Amino acid sequence: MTRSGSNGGSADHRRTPVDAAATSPVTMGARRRASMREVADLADVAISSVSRVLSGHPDVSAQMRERVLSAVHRLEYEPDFLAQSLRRGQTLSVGFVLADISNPLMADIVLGAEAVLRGAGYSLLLMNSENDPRMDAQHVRFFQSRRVDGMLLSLASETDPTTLETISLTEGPAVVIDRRLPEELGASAVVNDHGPGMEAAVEHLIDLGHRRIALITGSTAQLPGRERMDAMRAVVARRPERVETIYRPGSFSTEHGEGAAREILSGPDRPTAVIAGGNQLLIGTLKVLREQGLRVGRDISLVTCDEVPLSELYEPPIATIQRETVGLGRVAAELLLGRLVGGEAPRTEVLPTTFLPRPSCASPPA
Amino acid sequence: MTRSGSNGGSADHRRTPVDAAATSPVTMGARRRASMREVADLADVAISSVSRVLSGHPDVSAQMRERVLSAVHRLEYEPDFLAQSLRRGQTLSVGFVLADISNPLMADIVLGAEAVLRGAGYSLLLMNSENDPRMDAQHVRFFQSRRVDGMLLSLASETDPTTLETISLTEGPAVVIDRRLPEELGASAVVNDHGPGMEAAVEHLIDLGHRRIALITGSTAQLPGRERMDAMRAVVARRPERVETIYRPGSFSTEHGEGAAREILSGPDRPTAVIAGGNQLLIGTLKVLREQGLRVGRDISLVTCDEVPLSELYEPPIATIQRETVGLGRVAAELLLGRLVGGEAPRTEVLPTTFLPRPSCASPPA
DNA sequence: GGGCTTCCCGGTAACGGTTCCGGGAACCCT
DNA sequence: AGGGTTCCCGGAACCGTTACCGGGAAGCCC
Repeated sequence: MTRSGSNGGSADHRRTPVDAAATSPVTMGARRRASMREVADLADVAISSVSRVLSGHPDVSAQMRERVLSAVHRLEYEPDFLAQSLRRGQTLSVGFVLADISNPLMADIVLGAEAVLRGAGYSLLLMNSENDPRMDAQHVRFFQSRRVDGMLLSLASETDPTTLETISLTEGPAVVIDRRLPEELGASAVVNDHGPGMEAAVEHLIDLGHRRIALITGSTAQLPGRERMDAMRAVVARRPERVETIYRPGSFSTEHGEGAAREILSGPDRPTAVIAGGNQLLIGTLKVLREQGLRVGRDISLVTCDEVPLSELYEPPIATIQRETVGLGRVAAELLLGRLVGGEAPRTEVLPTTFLPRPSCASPPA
Repeated sequence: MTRSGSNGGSADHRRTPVDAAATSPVTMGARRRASMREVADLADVAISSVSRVLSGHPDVSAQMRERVLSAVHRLEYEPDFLAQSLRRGQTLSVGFVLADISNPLMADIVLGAEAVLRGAGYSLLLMNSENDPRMDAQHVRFFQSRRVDGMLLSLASETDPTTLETISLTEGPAVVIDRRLPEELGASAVVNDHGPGMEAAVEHLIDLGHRRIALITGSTAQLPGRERMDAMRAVVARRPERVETIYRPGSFSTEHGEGAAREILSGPDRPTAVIAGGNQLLIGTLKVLREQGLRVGRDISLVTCDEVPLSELYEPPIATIQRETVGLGRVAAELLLGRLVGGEAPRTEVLPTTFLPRPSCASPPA
């Protein structure tokens, strides 16, 4: 049998499928993609046979394989991802919703996640929600319509009802990063245990003699903000010393860091130690400290969360509550892959935090 | 006429299309997506009419529109992006190849680009090439097979032949970021004019009395590295003063920054001023400066490229050759959109750099 | 030599849309 | 009344794959 290519009457004529694999010398590189149909015609076999060869189906003779592969090679055929996705019902892509990629913490997470996903043949769709819960929900819905196989979520809010409902309507698996969602949503999670790091930091400050400590942190609609406040409260409650505390939750931004720091530090009896609950908050805090001429590690002690170049290289180096940020992304991706290809059930993975003392913490001035 | 749904014999039976829009109480949210076919059946019209209504085709009566939209609403129908993409031949997605998202410069660029693309309905696929030209090419090919509509490229090497060939074989438009490619490739570009910023910095240092200046910079296979070295050479050549220069091109990494700085600064006659050509290089340089006990702005003058929190908040603040990083990404995205939807021709957009003097630069010690 | 496997292969119906074509009905004009 | 538009709609091809089904040919066994 010899199939003679193209069937006759087409109601739908767009580009004409002439000279398949010929690179026109003018528009270099604009070579039309070959389709499976063309491979089949060239090899003079059925299109289904081509598919079978390419997908490693057992019902293929050695001769058939050789014939098809040679045609594939000659046409430089590459399967169309789109058609495959449509047919197979999976896109091999995952969506990542995050507040702001320019935050180095997030960037590290993305770095880790992307590498793992890439290794498994998945690619990463990225959308910034600019810390707006409505955008969270919007992006989730958008990814859903894009038919991503799964999602990685670093949500602006853990409690926004629209976001939660949107997630519950989601088809594929979702993994939230450093957030906790209601069990019923069936999302996996990778979280840090923020308690130990924060507790060690507060203990350290109290041991140094601090009795008035301020915590500037992000939104309590997110796990880290809540756990950090709780941990500080717990330490203060169990220590025999009488320690005054100032809590300034708000948003995870330099603006809030600056505003809160200014408010805290301009009062009459200011704290002798400040904990900035994030790298953006640290920036705002440092601006105010400089502006007020307060010397870190002498006039005031300072602790920050999440290591960045600034914290290590600042003079003096800034004590930091650390966690493995790249690992966070990596684990998130692994959790997702586990559900995607391993058929695992949703689960929560907990990663540690530790406190790294540095010269920014000293005994309070007398 | 009344089409009675599903046609009889199917050779291909997967999930059975029963109870379209019914949320099962147990598996909440696992509602099957409705297809256009189902909408058409419910509205008792042809599938093509549904398509026409949804795509705003003029050949639609008011009554038809109302009927279809009501069915769409009842089934909560959403068109399948995949099927649309396959049929229309566009995916509304663009691929972004970059060295390393954890570099704040890159993160800012991505931030700017993503926002613009999102506004135009496009989404962003992201891949890190880890500064490996082979990965550049690999990712470009991968995106190509993913059928992205266009690409944003921040390449590890401007000269790698495999990469160039791969790009030349690319179908859609490409925009390179802060790189220059051979004209024939037909890529658009957004670049910084690194000359003015660097020239101003070097002039400033010479004016302050420096006669021995080192430049630690990234790969000369990338535009910024080349232009920065050229600019410094040009200034030194045209100034009457006799200025010695030390050039240490390498890679855009903390390791190179550290290695080069150590090498430069441990010699007998070390330079009195160092220019670090990037934020990663700055980090490496600062480590060495601290390690050798050299005080910035007193024992040695320091200039860096690209503003980061560290440069502004360091004590003393570090003079910086600045550029608008978020804008870089934004312009890149606009250039791409111009070609994607506006049908514009490839072109190159040039953005400025400026020098911001700060106390890290002072007269050399006597 | 007939019946039963086994091995392969071609045909074809999907996946879920878009768009071209043709044609019926209503309207207009002379 | 007949011919030409205009307005809408249904039918069908097609985008590029996948996977099921059926069947021909060859091999095996008794």
